[in-house]
Amino acid sequence: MLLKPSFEDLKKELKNRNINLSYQRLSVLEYLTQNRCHPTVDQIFTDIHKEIPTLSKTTVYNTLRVLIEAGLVRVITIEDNETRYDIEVKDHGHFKCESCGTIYDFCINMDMLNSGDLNNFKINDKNVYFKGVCPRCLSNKNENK
Amino acid sequence: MLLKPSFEDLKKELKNRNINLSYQRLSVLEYLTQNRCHPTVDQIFTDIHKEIPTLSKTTVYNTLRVLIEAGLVRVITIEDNETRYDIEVKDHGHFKCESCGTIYDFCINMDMLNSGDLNNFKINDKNVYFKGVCPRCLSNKNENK
DNA sequence: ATTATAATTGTAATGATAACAACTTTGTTA
DNA sequence: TAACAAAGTTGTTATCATTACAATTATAAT
Repeated sequence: MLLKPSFEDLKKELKNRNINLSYQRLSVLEYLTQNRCHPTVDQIFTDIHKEIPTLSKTTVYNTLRVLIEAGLVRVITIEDNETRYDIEVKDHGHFKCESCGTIYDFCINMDMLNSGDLNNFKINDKNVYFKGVCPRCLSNKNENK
Repeated sequence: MLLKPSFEDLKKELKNRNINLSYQRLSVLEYLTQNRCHPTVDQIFTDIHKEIPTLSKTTVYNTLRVLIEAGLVRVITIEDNETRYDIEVKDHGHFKCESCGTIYDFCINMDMLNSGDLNNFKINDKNVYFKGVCPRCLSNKNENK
């Protein structure tokens, strides 16, 4: 998988896997490549719905499931009540600002995490989630003092 | 916070913070110290309910919120549809077996994760979640071949 | 072109969590 | 110890995200 796969890369990838490139699926896929802000289902649905008024939320859920199974999309569950989705990219961590809610990506070497405890485990997926306050919110707080 | 806080440690900690030690709260707290298997609300409620038939699920939710705010309990959201709770212990990662569902703790040095990308961020909380197959399930699979 | 398969849609069901008001317990003051 | 206030508990109801399902529509294959 490429570091920042383009829409065209992803279309090819789906074709290779014999996944139908329906209008709705392409639309969700394109949305995710252009909005790498870890959107929720609701954000995805609401935005695309403006372009495709007939779009159903169920289709968004179905499409995301297909894309996840194909390994093109990754689920982010930092908070239990807000599932987010991301075009799959190389290993990186997620930082959620508890003040403004923004989710930031950050570089991380996942290999550093290999613990002896997991010697005999088959690891399929690694997630690193941090929480705290982002620089912008930190400086806003200082201004308000 | 201690590595493996005992029930008594935790009681003291609550007293220090002026949190009422009601029968129900102590019961939830004791349950968590004795069941360090990352239980869900439902597991906690069902088990304690056997001892305290009048216990309400709302109380379990309320109690968990209080304990989380006090920093004694940590939320684990590996999967978006199953929130789990854990007595707060020193930095460690969580591995969920996709085959049997068991969640394993593993040692990890969270400091290793410090990325230059987060230099100006205030980090309050670090979570590491892995998924895969545990040794037991791996060997079962081989036997069935 | 026809048929079979797959995808989409809208509605209804499910299930976890939160809101709420009534009731009970606890702690405090006299 | 009695009376009061504050806090905690309870059960019900509401909410919201997600899934199940059946009908319809689109796509692919022969």
